[in-house]
Amino acid sequence: MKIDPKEMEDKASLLKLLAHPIRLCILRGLIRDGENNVSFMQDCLDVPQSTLSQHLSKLRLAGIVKNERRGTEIYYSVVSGEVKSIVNLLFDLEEELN
Amino acid sequence: MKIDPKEMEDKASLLKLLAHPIRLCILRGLIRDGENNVSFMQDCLDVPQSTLSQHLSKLRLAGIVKNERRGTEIYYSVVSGEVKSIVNLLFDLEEELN
DNA sequence: CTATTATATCCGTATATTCTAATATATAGA
DNA sequence: TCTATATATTAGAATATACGGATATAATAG
Repeated sequence: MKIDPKEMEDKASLLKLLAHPIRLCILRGLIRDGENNVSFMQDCLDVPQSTLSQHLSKLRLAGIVKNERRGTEIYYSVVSGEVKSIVNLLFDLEEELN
Repeated sequence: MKIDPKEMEDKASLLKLLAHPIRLCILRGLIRDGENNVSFMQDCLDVPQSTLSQHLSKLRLAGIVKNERRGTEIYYSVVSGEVKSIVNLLFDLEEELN
């Protein structure tokens, strides 16, 4: 019930990470598909490789996604349940899954 | 189901407005209390008047909150159902209301 | 070992955001 | 009208964020 300044900071930081069109698109795709590799996202998003990689890096450092190398490619997936909930809510994914 | 760039931009902009500790705190208080006036929020948040006012202005311009003058004071409340959902989800307000 | 493909990191610049102090506006009361 | 209180707006400086090009690393094929 109480307002904990640190909790506010944390929640705001989390939202800040989601609050970018490219990152939001990455996350939405990962949640829908379960996982994706970087090349696929690159084709899908049409942004420079460096830009995409930097956004993935932010999400990874924050613990929102994890990655796993398979041979030459690296696959990303979302680990944060909280983030999944927020993104699903934002895009009404539950409804569309019917 | 499709990825609409404009929708991504819009959703990211919405999240960006929530992604600040002061604004998040404002919104959480408004959702919990129904409405609050600026002086109350100021005492509650302990930030300079100008800073608070600028954050309120952002939320107002985005249509997330509305305000209503009563005499010398101005009361704010949240009008966006989407924002209510996100903030509730973030802070698990449903559970705490038991 | 070399070449190729996939991905990450570094660096400088451009842009956006936030803050503070100062000033402006609106209302109510004496 | 003058004053006090509540709130909003403006302007500039400080800070944070995003971007793209160049370069680095990792893995695989030949």
